[in-house]
Amino acid sequence: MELRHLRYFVTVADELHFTRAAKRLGIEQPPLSQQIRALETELGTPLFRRQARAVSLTDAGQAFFADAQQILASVQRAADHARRVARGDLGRIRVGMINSAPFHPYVPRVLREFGSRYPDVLLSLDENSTPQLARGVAEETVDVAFVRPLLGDEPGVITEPLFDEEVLVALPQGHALAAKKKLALAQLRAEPFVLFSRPFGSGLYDEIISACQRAGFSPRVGQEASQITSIINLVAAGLGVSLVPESMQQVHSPGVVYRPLSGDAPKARLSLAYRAEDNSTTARNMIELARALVTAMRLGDTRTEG
Amino acid sequence: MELRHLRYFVTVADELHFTRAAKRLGIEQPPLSQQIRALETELGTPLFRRQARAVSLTDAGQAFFADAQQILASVQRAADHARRVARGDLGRIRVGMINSAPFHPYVPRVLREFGSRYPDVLLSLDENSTPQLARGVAEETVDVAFVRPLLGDEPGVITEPLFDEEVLVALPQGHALAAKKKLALAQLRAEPFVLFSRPFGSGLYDEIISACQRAGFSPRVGQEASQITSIINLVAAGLGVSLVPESMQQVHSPGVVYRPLSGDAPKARLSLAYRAEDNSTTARNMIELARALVTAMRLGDTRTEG
DNA sequence: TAAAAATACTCCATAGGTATTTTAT
DNA sequence: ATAAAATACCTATGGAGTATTTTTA
Repeated sequence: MELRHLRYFVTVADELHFTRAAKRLGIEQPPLSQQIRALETELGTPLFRRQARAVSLTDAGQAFFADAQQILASVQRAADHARRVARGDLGRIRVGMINSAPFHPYVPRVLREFGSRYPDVLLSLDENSTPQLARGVAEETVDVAFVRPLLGDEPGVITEPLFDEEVLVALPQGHALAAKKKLALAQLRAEPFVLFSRPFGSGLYDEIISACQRAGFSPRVGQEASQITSIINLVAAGLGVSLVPESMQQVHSPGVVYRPLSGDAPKARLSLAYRAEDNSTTARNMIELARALVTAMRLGDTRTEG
Repeated sequence: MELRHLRYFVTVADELHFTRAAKRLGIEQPPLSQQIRALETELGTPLFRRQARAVSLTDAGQAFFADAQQILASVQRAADHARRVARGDLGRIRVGMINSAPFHPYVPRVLREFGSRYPDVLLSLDENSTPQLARGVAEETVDVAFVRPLLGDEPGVITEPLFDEEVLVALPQGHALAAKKKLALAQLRAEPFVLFSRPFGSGLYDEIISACQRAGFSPRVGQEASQITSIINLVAAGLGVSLVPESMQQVHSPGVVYRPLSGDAPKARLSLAYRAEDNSTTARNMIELARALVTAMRLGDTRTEG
């Protein structure tokens, strides 16, 4: 059986007239009769009752008519469906992000914009550490991810810089250094640092260590945490100071104050990670939108496009 | 698009290997590649990602895979469905019966037997008068009907006798004639009759009138009713006597007694009405079963087959 | 007798086969 | 070097066209 048989059958069942049905199908009557007969032979039962001047459906024909219409409609829907998925209008995207990403105004905006442009794309979020996310992108469990710098690259994963954020010193409220408007890195020489635990922080961790070394000291690591929000909580508890991306200022914890750094300060780079190849249209759309919004926000555009 | 494309696509998607899929399909690899390519062209999007040693589904391919499998399964089901309807294993039958039919043990037995032989056939019942049922059969709103004799036939409708029932006199309890064991029709000469109203009773009505006339009198019609059960209720109320099929003895109304007739008594014939042509398998099965059970019951067989 | 489907045949489009090339590992 | 898909080209099945016959209302 082929869809041709169903198309022909449905048309004849609709017209109840072979000659008219053939005309509607753009073929001649004899081949139409042949195809219908072939279908009836395959099913092992007549679908039509042929009288000289009246064609009617048998019971089997009536049952098959209903089903055949459904099937033809499903074929249309399936083709449509595939095309929409191919266009990126329909589907799924798995977005990864590090814990600090949602505090940068850019990231929520990208997601919001994507959601409004592609309302039928299911967006699932995975909040995780940069190395985990890079691994996820490589293994195709994540499509695109907003990450901090990664030490040693994951094969097949491209990391594209989006923003270089200033780094601020996070101090416990009431700390002696909090009196200053601006701090030099060297002034933190004696302070215990609250930093990412090594397997989680990776790039940003090293950035801070080496900036301190350029400032002439090795930071004393007092506490470790795997998430930026935990780091801020530890600072608020007075267990040390930290260097955090400036977007973290949005976290107005009562026990923490933020101060800018003067001189040779490290940068907190926010990047987009994605596979070098085999990206779905959905992923490509997200990458394209992410790039477009970086440009837009550098130009100070804060409109939400639709 | 043809089902061939879907079959080929699903096989390749299943194997993720063109050569093996071609083997499974019983064709060679190049025509398979061609057909898949034709499908991709029609959909306007690649369904597979071809790498030298790895074939994988694109997102659109994945979406289409799920749909294509569904469609192929529906085609199978539709074919099956049509075949079952053609065999009479599945479908619907509309059975008509006159009001007195359910009291004849034969009719419920036919229905019970049919239900157990064809559990997937929906049986809908229409209780109505013989002329209405004959009309229904002709107009294809009823498939088969258990009827009493019909005056003047309905074109295209065959009426096939099943049983000739004895007719009993129904008398109000305490009526003078109720004292006798057996009655001659002539003894009812003076009694008011409760009969079918003319448009409903048709054949049986005439049968009674003419039997009375053979017995030398014209019955005096006192009351009329359109249903046999109403007639019995009117007799019970003392409004007259009536002649009813013997199977009505099953209605043990406290106010009614039944007495057999001696001599030239009318018969109450129970017949099966059906269309001369264009019967569904379901209807043919019912007719066949009805005939078989007439024979079985004449032989005194009371087993329930099935 | 006339409308409509079936039959008989012819033709050609295209599904499928064969041989070979390309490609990426 | 090799496995596997793509390309090129050929073959032949069967879908579609044309002419005619059959059927029945």
